[in-house]
Amino acid sequence: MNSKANIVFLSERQSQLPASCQNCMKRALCPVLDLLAQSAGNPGGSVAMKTYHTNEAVIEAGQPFNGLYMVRSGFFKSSFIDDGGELQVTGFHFPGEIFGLEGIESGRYGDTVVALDTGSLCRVPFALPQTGTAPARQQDPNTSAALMTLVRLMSGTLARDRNMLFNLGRMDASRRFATFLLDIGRRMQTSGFDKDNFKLCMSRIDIANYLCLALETVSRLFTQFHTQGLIEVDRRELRIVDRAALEAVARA
Amino acid sequence: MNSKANIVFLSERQSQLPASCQNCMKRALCPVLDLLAQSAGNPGGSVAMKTYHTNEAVIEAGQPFNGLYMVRSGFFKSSFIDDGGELQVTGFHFPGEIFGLEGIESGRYGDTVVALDTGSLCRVPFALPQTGTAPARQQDPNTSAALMTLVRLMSGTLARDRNMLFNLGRMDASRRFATFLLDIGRRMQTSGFDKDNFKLCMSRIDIANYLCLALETVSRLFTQFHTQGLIEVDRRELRIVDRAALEAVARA
DNA sequence: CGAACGATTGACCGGCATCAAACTCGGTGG
DNA sequence: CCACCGAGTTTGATGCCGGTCAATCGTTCG
Repeated sequence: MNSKANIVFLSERQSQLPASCQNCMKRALCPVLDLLAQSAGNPGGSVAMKTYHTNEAVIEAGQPFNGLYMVRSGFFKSSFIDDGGELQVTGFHFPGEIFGLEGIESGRYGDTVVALDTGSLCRVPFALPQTGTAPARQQDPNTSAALMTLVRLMSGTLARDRNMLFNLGRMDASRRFATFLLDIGRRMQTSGFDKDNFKLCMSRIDIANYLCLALETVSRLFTQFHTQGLIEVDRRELRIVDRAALEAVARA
Repeated sequence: MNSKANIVFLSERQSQLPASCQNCMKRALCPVLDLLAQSAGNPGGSVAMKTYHTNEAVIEAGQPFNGLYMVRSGFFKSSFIDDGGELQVTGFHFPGEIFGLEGIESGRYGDTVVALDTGSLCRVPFALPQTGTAPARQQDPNTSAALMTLVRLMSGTLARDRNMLFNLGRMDASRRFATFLLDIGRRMQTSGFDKDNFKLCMSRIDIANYLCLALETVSRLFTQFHTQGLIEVDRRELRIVDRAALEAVARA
C-alpha cells in the first residue's frame, strides 16, 4: 500500500494512481496527480509513457484532443502554421510541464508539438463531457479534485500568457531577449537544472521565431550581451554571468 | 417552478439557480449558469448585480479574488500597471462575457477593471479550495458541472489569447488594426448588436494602448482605412463598409 | 469665451527587418 | 588526410515602418 520512499506525496490519493505512476520517480514534479488518479478508471485508456526522438512529432495541430501531456524528460516545442503558411513557434516545454490545455474546449489540438531532442512524455487520457449533456449521475470523488487541478493549471497559464503578451507588445528586442533568458533559467531550475548554467535546447531560429524577432537580431543580441559581460555563450551552452544586470535589462 | 418564457433553457438545473437569476433576461447569454447554480448554496454570498458608471472601478489589480464577473450590459476595460509604472490595457469586455479568470490560481485579481460607460455586472461568488487540502467530503452534484464550465471557459480564453499573442508579435500595424476591428464586430454581434455598424466603446488611446501602437498610428489607420473605402468613421461611430477587403488586410 | 481633452496631421529619426556575404563546425566521400 | 558540402550562425550594409515630438483643429464643459 505504501511505497518504499520516505516521503509520502499525497497519502490519500496515491493508492488510486494508475499502476504506471506508482513507481514514477518524477511524481513529485507531476502537476496532474489528480488527473492521473481520475484516469485510473478512465475508459479512454490509462497513462501512457512514450519516448520521442529529435524532430519527432507528438501531436499535430488539428488532431482530435485525446488528453494532456506531461514532460518526463527532454525538451519539446509547440508551433502552428498561420494563415499565410508561416510557422509560428508558440512555446517550449520543460520537464514537469504540461501541454495540450488549449485543446480541451475545441476538441482539437491547436499546436503541433515536436521533440527538440530525445525525451519522454506521459499522456494523460482526459475528456470533458459534451456541453449540454445532463449532469453527471455517478460522481467520481476524484472528478472534482481533478477538475480543480486543471482550473489551477489553466489559470496559471492564463497569467503567464498575459505576461508574454505584454512582452511581445511593449518590449524592445533587448528586453524581450533578456526576459526570455531569465524565463528559461527559471524553468530550468524548476526542472532540476542549474538556473545560471545550462544548454539551450532550441536553435537560434526557434528563439527568434518565438520572440517574433529576426534571426539576425537574436544573433546580434547574443554577442551584444556577451560583450557587455551579461552572459557567456558557446554554441548552445549558456552561462548567466551577471544576473542582476540581465534583470535590469529585462525591466528597463 | 417554471418561468413564463416559452423556452426552457436548462430544465434540470434551472430550479437550482439563485433567486436573482430566475428572472434574468440575459440567461440565454450567461456562460456561467452552472457556476450560478452552484453559488445558490454558496456561503460566500449569492449572485450580486450592480450598476457602474463611466470610469468607475469594478476591481483593482491585487485585490483578493472573490468571484467572477459577467457583463450584463455596457462595456468594461481591463488594464494593469507594469513595472515601469505604465498603464497597459489588456482587454475589453462585452455583454455576455466573463472576466476575472486569471485571479483564480493566485487568489488575487491581476487586472484593474473599469466601466467604459454605464453598465451592469453580475458577480458570481466563487472559490477554489486551497491546494493540498483533503478531497472534498460532501460532493455537491453541481460542483463538477460548474468546474467543467470553468475549464471550457478558460480553454477558450487560452486559445483566444494565443491569437492575440500572434497578433501582436507578427502583424504590422494595419493587420493588427484590421484584426481588432473585425474582432470587435464579431463580439458586438455575439452581444446582440450589428456586426458592421456600431459605436466604439473605447477611446483611441485605449485602442492604441491595447494594440501596442502609438496613438497617432491608430489615428492614421482610421483615416487610411476610411480613404480606402474599408470603413466609415465619425467620432466613435463605426461602419464596416467593405468587410471582405478588411478581412484581406487582416490576413495579408 | 477660454480651458481641457481627444483626435488628426505633419516632420523627423531610430530600431529592427531585410538582403547579402563570410565563417564555423560536423559529416561524407574520394 | 583533405576537399567538399550544407546547416546553423555571425557580421555588415541598407531601407522602411512606426514611435516620438509638435502643431492644429473640433468638441465639450465650466
